[in-house]
Amino acid sequence: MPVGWSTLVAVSTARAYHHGNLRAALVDAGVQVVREHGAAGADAVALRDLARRVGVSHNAAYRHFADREELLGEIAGVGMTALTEAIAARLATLGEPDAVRAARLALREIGRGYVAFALADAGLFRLAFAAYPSLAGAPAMEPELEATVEASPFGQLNRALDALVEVGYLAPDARPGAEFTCWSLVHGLAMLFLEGPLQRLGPAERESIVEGALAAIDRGFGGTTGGAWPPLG
Amino acid sequence: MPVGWSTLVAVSTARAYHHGNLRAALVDAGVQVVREHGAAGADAVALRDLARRVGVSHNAAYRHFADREELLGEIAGVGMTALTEAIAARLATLGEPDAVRAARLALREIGRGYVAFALADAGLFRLAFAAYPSLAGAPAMEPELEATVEASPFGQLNRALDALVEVGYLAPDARPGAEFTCWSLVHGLAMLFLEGPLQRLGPAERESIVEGALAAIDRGFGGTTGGAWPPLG
DNA sequence: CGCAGATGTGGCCACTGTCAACATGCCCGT
DNA sequence: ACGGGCATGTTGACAGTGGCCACATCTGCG
Repeated sequence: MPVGWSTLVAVSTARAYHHGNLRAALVDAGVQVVREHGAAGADAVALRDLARRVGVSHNAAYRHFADREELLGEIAGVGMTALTEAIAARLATLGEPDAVRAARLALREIGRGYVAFALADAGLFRLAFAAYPSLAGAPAMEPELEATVEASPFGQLNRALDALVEVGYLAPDARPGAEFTCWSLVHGLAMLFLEGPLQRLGPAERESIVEGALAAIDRGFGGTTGGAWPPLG
Repeated sequence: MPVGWSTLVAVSTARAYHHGNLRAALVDAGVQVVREHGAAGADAVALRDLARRVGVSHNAAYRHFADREELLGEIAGVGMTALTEAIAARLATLGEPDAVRAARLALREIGRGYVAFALADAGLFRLAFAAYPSLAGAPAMEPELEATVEASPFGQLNRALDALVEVGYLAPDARPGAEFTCWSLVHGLAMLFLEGPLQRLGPAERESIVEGALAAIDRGFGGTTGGAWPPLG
């Protein structure tokens, strides 16, 4: 390499990677690649390609990641937090005074946000779940894992369901297990839209299906306390 | 290659593939590979490996499949019919005299069969849906596609829901869209068990979750006609 | 100032999908 | 009956990949 090469890189990418940002740069590039290739974007991320994009020779990545899967896991983490934040952003804009309606709207909004993110960021969404297996390697890291779950769509969902009970909309004895039912429903919707036979549906049809499913949840999925409440509209 | 080589192959593998069974043999081998590697088995199927197993040189497959994806699509088809048959087999053993209970049990059994197959045959199940995109190439083959849908888990589900309406258990105005809600629910369960954060659950916990979700469906998912019916037990 | 450890490089291997050119054997029309 | 045509299978090559190895280089610390 001629003189000035590393300087050029340093200038164009803010400090030479020798300073420690190679790992982050690779993950960033990976996220970008996954996003470029819509669904099934995970298969499109190649270690060597990422290294090329970052301006580093192949093999350099092996100083920061054990193997390709570890890098994918990191990207998946980015995707998961992105999903969480997308849902949180939606929840933040709700602002409903009535407590019962607020809790019901929150649950619905989580579902909407979940599916919307899956459709908008298909690659990241699928990777976020496909790469979770790698996280299943460590058996006994209870505390940290607990925190991870708390700050995840699953945590948001659990809090919303608890709120529904507190507010008196959801019967306490219908609460256990409701999180899995709700989660499965929206996750199934997302997956069927992304890779199932439902992927050719138009936006309007998709929205209709999503709203129908979310209405079913609100209507008495886990068993509401009664029929005293009108539909959300 | 010395003389006798092709003869040997012909003898050892039951008639030379020149006779037209190469395509089927490749698909069979592919199914086996997918089954060997539990989940994510689709990534494990390599054209060259399959050719090797079948005892044929690489590239021979290109006389029967345009590319790897087409072969995967064929394997996916096998998986989809296997799923359909697994569900049908469960439905056949039901034999409930009461019409209402029969319809409700059928719906529940479809859900059970769906999830059970996904867990038992993870590779085939995931491939069956992951490779559906390839099927999305032809836009206007309406009649044949209709038949395909009819003879699929989706068709079975639709018939079960129609039966629930006929029998008076499900309100007719709650019928539209119910198929998507039900399907999403079981599909979501399957996917979360297979590749989501729920994959480390034990069989007992899984079954509990599945039964809870299916009970929620029976209890009034799409809106039953009333609370006159006791739980299935 | 100099050395050790972190970081990045180049070469190599096995493997894959895919294309192009070549060989082989079966079937059908004359 | 036979010979050519065509489907089928083979060989070889190319570009790409993940993953190891031994080597170079830079950095920070004693």
